[in-house]
Amino acid sequence: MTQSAKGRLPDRIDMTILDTLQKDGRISNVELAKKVNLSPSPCIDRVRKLEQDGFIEGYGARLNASKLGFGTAAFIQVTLDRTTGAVFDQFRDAVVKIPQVAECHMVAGGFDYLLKLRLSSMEAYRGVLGLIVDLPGVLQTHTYVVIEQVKQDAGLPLKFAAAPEGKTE
Amino acid sequence: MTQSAKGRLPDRIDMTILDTLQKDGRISNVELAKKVNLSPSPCIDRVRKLEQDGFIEGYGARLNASKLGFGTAAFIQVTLDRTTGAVFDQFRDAVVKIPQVAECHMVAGGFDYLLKLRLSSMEAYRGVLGLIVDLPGVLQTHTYVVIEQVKQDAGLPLKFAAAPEGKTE
DNA sequence: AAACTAACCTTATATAATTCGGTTTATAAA
DNA sequence: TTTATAAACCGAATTATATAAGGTTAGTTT
Repeated sequence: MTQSAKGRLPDRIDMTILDTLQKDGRISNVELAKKVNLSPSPCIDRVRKLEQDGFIEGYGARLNASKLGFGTAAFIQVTLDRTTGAVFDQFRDAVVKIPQVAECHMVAGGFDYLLKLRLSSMEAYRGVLGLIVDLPGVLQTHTYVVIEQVKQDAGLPLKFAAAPEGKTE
Repeated sequence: MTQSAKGRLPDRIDMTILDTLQKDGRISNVELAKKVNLSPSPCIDRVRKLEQDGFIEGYGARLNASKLGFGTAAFIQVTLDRTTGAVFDQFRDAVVKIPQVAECHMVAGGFDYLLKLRLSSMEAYRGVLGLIVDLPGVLQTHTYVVIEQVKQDAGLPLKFAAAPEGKTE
């Protein structure tokens, strides 16, 4: 078996579909089909296949954070005390449960985890920071408050995609 | 004028709609209406209003970055030389044009900008870093490569939303 | 209490999604 | 090169959904 078990790799048309849906997830199948020069039937077949093969994980509305009371964002660097390996698991299990933690990344190069928080205010920040400091294994933290969102949540630059396994066109 | 010019504030039903669409942006209006105990007509009226009032900015497919050749992520801290105020503008204008820069935040507390990159490989990282170092005003950078995505792109925790201006229920 | 407004429901119409059978095109084997 | 096979595609029919219009209720204001 030289290739992934289910389905073939996305071709150029699939890439256009993905890029289009990434930007407008509620485009009608009829419109999408026009855009990729297909009739509706094979177009929706491709979309379903992309969903089933896991290239599309879901669809979501992009909400305006500021207008909904989440105008404040902050990044928190977290360093753990590595007494045991289980510390990492405990920290991860606990941190993902905090709703205000929008992202959590384990990183290399200076500290252990980088968290992105979405908050309503600095008061809310103070509350959440209290939670994080008390999480298992946390040694120290450093916060960077976001002053201005210059660019956010840009989609995947599919034009620059490396072919996942073999020929993509 | 004590309140925002157009439209009223989202009530509890609107919040449920927003939270639902955030998680499933392609839910049919019929299903959505059932979920919030409305008939389809007032439900879609509310959705349209939320769109027009800017609470919903758009819809998009969530793509699997790894399967599409963007398995590598990295954060880059950027410090500028503040010779002039225009340096900030120049840097911002230039950095937003780099497709691999998924996010760019101006932050307080140690450095100036925090960038999030989505990349296909470390080779790609090397190329993009070269671009960033050469951007106008860049004094120094520090990179943190993401080892593991513990939590990513969690939606807004609307249950914890502060009422934007007044009564939200 | 009456008038007004806003939100809602029901029904009818238009549009889109989905399914199915058949055709073309590409791929592989003989 | 020819033939067999599979994949992708198209068009038409069906089903479901979105959209629009008219009327009703509930809440507010005067």
